[in-house]
Amino acid sequence: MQPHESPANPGKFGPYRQSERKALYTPYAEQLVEQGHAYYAFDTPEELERMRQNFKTEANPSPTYDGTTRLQMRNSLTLTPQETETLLANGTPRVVRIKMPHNQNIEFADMIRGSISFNSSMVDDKVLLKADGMPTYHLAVVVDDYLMEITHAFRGEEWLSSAPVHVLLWQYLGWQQHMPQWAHLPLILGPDGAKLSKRHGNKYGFPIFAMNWTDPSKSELTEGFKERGFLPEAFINLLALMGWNDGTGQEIFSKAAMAAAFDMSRVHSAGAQFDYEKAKWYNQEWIKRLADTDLAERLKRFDEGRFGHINQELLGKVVGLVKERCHLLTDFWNQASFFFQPPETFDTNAIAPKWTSEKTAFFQALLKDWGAAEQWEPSEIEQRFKNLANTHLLKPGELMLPLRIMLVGGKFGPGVFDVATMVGQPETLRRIEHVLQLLFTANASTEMV
RNA sequence: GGCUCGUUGGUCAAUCGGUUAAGACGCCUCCCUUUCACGGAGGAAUGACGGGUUCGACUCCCGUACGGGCUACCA
Repeated sequence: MQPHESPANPGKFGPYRQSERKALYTPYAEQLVEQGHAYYAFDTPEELERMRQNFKTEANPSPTYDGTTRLQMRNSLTLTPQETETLLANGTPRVVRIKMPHNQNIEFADMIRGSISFNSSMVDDKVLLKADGMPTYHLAVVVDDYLMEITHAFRGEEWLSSAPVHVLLWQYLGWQQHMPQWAHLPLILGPDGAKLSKRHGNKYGFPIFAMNWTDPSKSELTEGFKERGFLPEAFINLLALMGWNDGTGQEIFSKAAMAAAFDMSRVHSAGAQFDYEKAKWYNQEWIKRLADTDLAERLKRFDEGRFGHINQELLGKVVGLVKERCHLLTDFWNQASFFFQPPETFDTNAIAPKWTSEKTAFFQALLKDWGAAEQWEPSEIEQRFKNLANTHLLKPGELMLPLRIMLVGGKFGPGVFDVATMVGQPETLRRIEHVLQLLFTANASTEMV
């Protein structure tokens, strides 16, 4: 997506980094305190932990800092104004918490879910401003959205339960008429039905993040979709189709087509499980759709070491030959390396059991016949191959697989004569000769035993 | 536990009260292909449960069950 404004493309709503906006938030937090909608809390982490332990019961396993407990804590509500002043003046660590009203119905509209309501007594006194002076998400999202004139706030469903805090803040700050429209998007779920997380990626072996990500605390690398070989087009496409569709059954959308077809009213409210198989299918569809030259360029960028030095035109042709059997960009090397270098291994087991001396004779003759060919193109060499098979009283069919193994190394890849043409006459002959030798030595050793 | 959101095949999903309940992924069979794929033709597989409302419910309402999210000085 192209943001209207960003640190890289500044406009009138900057700065954009929360650290650079730090000073902005404090006045609003103080304003809320003055209005009685928030208060200073001086509780230490230990005191908070003690509170959670003390109030913990079977019926209420996780007590919160709220209307039922705030009067028993150390804050500007329980302290005298003088005590509060002193603590503040001394620079005692403190946070600003919102004072959730008692038994008030907080209702708001969600573009996807319709009307949603919460009872304020059920919501805790969230921290607005942390001890280090930085705002929490709850304060920041409201202040930023107001200052940046945001009209629509789309976020994941996991934010739904803190939405009442945000709605109240819009009211308390007096900006109610500027509040954005809310849309809580369905969650992307893992194969087990729980909110998709890094855990799922490790467990099932698929990427979770768009790009490589290194956990700064553990310096542990998590491979991204990009590095795994997904195209941006496919990634955006598959993501958008989780929880939305245009109703026609169309599944492949370019970004522009998606923007034109998108309609909030068609967004689901239920979470969608991520299916890696389907994700790969989307990528394959996009690979098939992209122009060969475009794909060739992307491949060069994707795997500089392997494709970087290959002639652009040659790579384009090869890509056209193999792309429909590739799901990921990483598949291309496996599917096409034999065009650029001799196979490292040859699946001789696929042909050795049925090998005969007649076949040896045929391929030796083929070496001469193809060696003499002046036209090196698919139809020409195929005709020569078949004619030669006939004179050797062999069926072309039993010779095709051996030839394939000789040229590509295994039972896969485009038509053999296309491969031979692309690889070139000298290299083709070299590979035939090489595998003939392999077979010969294998047979010889067998006979020795 | 509380609050809250959700529930059509294994997965993504169409249906906006009346259909033989689409389509896609995956799986299986066959065709094409002298490999693998692509492509084509078929197949198996779905409305959580119980009540209402209605001439008629997958569709509207209620309850139950099940699942998710949140329950931090993280987002």
